[in-house]
Parts: sequence; C-alpha cells; structure tokens
Amino acid sequence: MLRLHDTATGAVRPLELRSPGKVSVYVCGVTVSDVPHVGHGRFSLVWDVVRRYLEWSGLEVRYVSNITDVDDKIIARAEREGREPAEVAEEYERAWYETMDRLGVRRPDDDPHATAYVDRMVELVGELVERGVAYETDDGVYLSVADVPGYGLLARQDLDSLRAGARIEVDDAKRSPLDFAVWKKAKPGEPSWPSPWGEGRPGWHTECVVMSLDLLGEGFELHGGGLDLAFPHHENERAQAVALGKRFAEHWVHNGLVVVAGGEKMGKSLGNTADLASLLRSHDPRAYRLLVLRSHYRSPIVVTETEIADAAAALRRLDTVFRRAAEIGLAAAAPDAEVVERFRGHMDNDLNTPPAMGLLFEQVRRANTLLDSEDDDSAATVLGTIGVLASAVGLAVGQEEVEAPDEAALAVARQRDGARAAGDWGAADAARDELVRLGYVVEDGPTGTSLRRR
RNA sequence: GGCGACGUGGCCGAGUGGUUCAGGCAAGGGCCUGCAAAGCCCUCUACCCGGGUUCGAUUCCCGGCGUCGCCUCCA
Repeated sequence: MLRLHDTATGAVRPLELRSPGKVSVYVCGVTVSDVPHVGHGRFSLVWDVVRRYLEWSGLEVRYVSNITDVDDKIIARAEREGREPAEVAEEYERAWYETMDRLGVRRPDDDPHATAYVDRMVELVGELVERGVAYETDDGVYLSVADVPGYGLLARQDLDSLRAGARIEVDDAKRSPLDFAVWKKAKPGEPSWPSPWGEGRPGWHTECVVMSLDLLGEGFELHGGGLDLAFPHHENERAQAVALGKRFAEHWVHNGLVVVAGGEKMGKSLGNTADLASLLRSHDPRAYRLLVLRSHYRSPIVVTETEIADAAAALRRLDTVFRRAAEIGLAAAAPDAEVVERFRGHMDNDLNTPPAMGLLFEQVRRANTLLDSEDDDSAATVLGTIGVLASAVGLAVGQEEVEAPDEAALAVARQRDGARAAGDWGAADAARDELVRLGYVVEDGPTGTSLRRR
C-alpha cells in the first residue's frame, strides 16, 4: 500500500482506506481569475500522478478537485474589465482545462464549483453560529479559532505561537486576529446570495469543507494541495469540520512549490508567475511531466526552459527505443514482474518517483542493448516493462505523434538511398544536407533513410 | 520572533553508517557507421563548515554558515 507523508503528523504513513479497494481524494483546485501559471502545472501533474498510480495499483479512485468561481480577484478583474464576474470565471475555467488537457492531466471525476454550493455553505455557517463557534460582525461571519480544539495541527504550531506571528491587520471586531471569515457581507455591486446575515458570499475556506464532505463524505482518505495551502486554508477547512464535530480528511498531503531561479517561490502574491501555456507551446508537454517526476513531489523545483529542455532530451531516449522497436515490427510483451515490483517499492515509499524514473531509464538502456544484439524476445519483455512503468505515472510513450514526411522529402530520401547503394557518398551527403535543411532528423535505419520532423 | 524544510559531482536529482556510492542532461574517449545520427561501452568532477559518537560518517548527534517555506490572498 502507498505510504505518503502526512502534514498533520509530519510522518510518512500508510494511506488507510475506509472500505477495501476504494479511495477518495480531494485536491484543492484553482481560483479561475487568470490563466494558469507554471506552478499550477506542477501541482496538477503531481496529483495526476497520485491519481493514476492509485488506479494503477488496483484501487477504485474517486478524484474530486474544485473550481473556485467566486472570489475577490475574480470580482476585481470583472470590475476592471467592465464584465460580469461569472463571465470572467468561465473564461479562465476554459483556459484552465485547455491547458490541463495539453499536459495530459485527466479531468476530475467531479469538479464542484463554489457558486453551486452556496446554499449548503449558508447551512454550514448557520450551524457554526448555532454552536456558538462563529459570530457575526459588521462585515461578515467569523469562526472563532480559539473554540476549535487542536487548531494549528497543519501549521504544526499552537495557537499562541501562531497568534504571535500573525501579520494580518488588527480588526477590533474580530475576537482573534486568526479568526477567519466564513461569510462575507456584500459591498454594493458584488455578486451575492441571500443569507440570515444579509446578502453576501461564502468565505474561501468554507467551500472546500462543504464540497468535500458532500461529495466524499466524512473521513475521506486523502486531502491534497500545494504546500502554501496547508496554512491557513486547509487548517481553516479542518477547523470548520472539527467545530461541527465531523470527521474530516484522514491524510493531508502537500506538494512542493515551483521556485524561480533565486529559490523564491512562484506565486501570485509575488507577481513572479510564468505563463504555463506558453511554456507548453515551445516544448513537448510530456517533458514537464517527466521533469516533475524526476524530483520528489515535496521538493521545490525550478522550472525554466533549461530544465524542460533537459527533460525533453531524456524523453527522446524513451521515444527512440519504441521507434526502434516499431521499425522492426516488434511489439511489447508482458513485463518483467521483478522490475515492476521494484518500481512499486519506490512509488509506495512516499511516491519516490526519482528512483522510479531511474529504474525506467535503466530499462531503456537494457532494451536498446537487446535490440542491438537482436534478442527480440527479451527486448519485447523490457519494452513491455517500460510501457507498464510509464503508464503508471501517465507518461505517454510509444505513441509519439509522428508527422509523415512530405512527398518532396521522401523523394530526396529515395535519391539518397539510390546514391548510397551506388556508393556515391557525395550525392548521398548532399541529399542528407538537403533533408536537414527541410527540417528533418536523418537516420539510417533497417529500411534505409528514415526521416522525422525535428 | 515562532514553526519547519533543505545544502550531493559542470547542471538536475536519488540514496546509504563501511568493499562496485541511482538515473537524466552536458563534456571527453571508444565501438558501430562510407561519413553521420541513433544506440552501446568507458571516463571525469560529490556529499556546506567545525566539533562529537563510532573501528569507520556524506549518512547519526551538537554547533555554525547559507538558502528557502509558513505564520496574509496564493497550487
């Protein structure tokens, strides 16, 4: 069984299942107020890998990830651009999924939208007020963190030290600076919903509690998100569940952040985000997945053109071995069970993908060696192993998109083969130069000149 | 100030109390090739600093130094 680091305990421990063979995962999604940035790509890939690996391990996975479609940034943007907030949210949700598709990130089984759950959130806030753990002020309803046992679990700090470090502005209406809004009263012109506390909208931390409990039920197995969400977002989600006496997530997993060259994290607040879609325009999106897999999911990573290009070069080895096999009509066979088990050992150990990828590339070399020595049966087995490992982490291989060379190029290639057969190396090399100029990689294969787009 | 993470070879990045210390990229040499490419083989450069524990530490402990994260919206 997969063992994962749990932020609540600070230890790596097995994922425990409510019912055998089934696992529910809730991953905090995005606020659709802008185009996705490179950091979003990392987190999406990490969780896509978790999901695929769980399925690969034979579990039935229910994967839920929300879309926050009402919040201050969306409202601010709508105002700036003279549009409706809903229109802004729809535009960036589209952009989000288009980019995720490019990355090969599968869509969630459910993607609850905050605006569709406002009624349930109003109910929840009402219950909190009834229980006396939330209170109304001029601008909203706040949860009193002092009334929540164990507040600070995910921050791994107690209430006093959290309070000592609080940087938020002092608001006299709040009982503690750490108290957070579960309901925000509307200012004129803002999107709003009716509630016992007047027109307003739910606080951000409230949506995820309501939606995760509604879709996955109490005590769901795994709650994930970026490390920057551990506190206060996840802490506050948990606080609400605890305040209501409900069982919440059993296991908390947080992925490391993308950092820029100096080591500083990439984030909206720092204004140093890089556009994800444009990165994917200039490189094979699978290279980003491989880059993510080559470091541990909790480590910070730098993602620039250089790193992506490095990963893309490694990826070519993976594609090449399948292309070599295809050229001789060799199909993958059943995998080497021993290697698959070693792979599983790495993955089960807190999703240790770097050595798992090491194993994958060792298999690539093995397959190449076997192909060199024309040991096709053994090569087919290793190829099968590579396919199984790659599919476990969502790395599409052996299905490289090959753009067929155009007629003119094929004609030149035939001329080259003719010249080579005749021993006319000058003509053969001139033909190769011409093909390179046309943008092809030229290789001599078992069937003569082989071409592929550079 | 509080809490936490990290510091490995030219770069990325695992890992381990001790004979052979993943994997990828890059570099050099070789094999293969008409020449290449691809592939394969070989080589190079490590464990931030100072103490300690130990027969032996990159790995454990203590202390430095450095980088980063969270304590505010952020994946």
